[in-house]
Amino acid sequence: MKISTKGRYALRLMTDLAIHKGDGCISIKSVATRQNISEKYLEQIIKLLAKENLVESTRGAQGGYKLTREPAEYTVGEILRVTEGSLAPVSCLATDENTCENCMDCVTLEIWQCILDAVNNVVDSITLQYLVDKQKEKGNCGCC
Amino acid sequence: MKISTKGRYALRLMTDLAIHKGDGCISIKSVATRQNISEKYLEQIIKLLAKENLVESTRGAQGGYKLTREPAEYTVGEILRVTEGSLAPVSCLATDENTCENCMDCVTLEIWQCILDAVNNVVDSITLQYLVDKQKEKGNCGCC
DNA sequence: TGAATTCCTACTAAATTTGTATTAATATAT
DNA sequence: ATATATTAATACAAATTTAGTAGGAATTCA
Repeated sequence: MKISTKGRYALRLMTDLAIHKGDGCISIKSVATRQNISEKYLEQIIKLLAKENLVESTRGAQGGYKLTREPAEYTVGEILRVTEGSLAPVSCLATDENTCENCMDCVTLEIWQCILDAVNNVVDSITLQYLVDKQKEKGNCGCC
Repeated sequence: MKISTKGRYALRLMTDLAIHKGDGCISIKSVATRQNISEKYLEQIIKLLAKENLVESTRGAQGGYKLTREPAEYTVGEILRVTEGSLAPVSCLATDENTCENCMDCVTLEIWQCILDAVNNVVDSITLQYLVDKQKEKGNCGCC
């Protein structure tokens, strides 16, 4: 039941972009340096976010990335889902074509559905802006 | 954020033991056959449950396992935690010595804590007896 | 043109998951 | 006693996922 580095790094990445959003385009290299995360790995992660239009990119010198919306308009949930995939505890529930047919009558499926709902409920109620605000007063240990 | 086969099999295993609890000792072999799960793998899983006294074992011919309590006295949560380990989404929160010191001031830690609380809240509110009741009317697809 | 940057593809090392295999120990039934 | 059924313990291994690395092509700016 773990969130992988992909999702955790994505949160730090997005928070970093939000904090520096006045500075024009922000290069992955600068984020990697500030956050002490592998540049090449961050490239792969931000590609996922760019594909879903959570960030926009500008190529070439002085290029980089920036948010496409205000920090208050992102939820932690959507950032995690884009990078981690569905937060469902079983793959049956992971697709959008709700519920695999075999499982429709499955006892445990309802447990997994309740877990998924509970998790989504938590992460969808927290905005990126909240992370920014907390980040400014607290910081991030980098380990979680 | 997946529950592995270990936890899912453990739930089916415990439900199977509960359903057959009138029949004395139940061998892993018979559970493996009914549930169509590898016998040797189930052995490893039930060892975890035995170590924590969720089941008791009898060796030798006619031996096997049985529940140490009534099905209503187990929660899905404890079965999952014994087999999966902590349901925490990050390892910082997985140990009992609450919260690694580095993370005490960490922004994201509170998100992970909220997820953990939400998940535990769901799984601790469902008993094994509930699974047994539902199983009898519905069944289990085996895929989740 | 040269430097900085994203974009794309492929590769790889480590960890975890999901089992198998083997053998020993123990208990029961005949 | 012996054969059989079972758990117990340990080691091994294949498959999958995670967490990166590496290299270069395409693009843009100065």
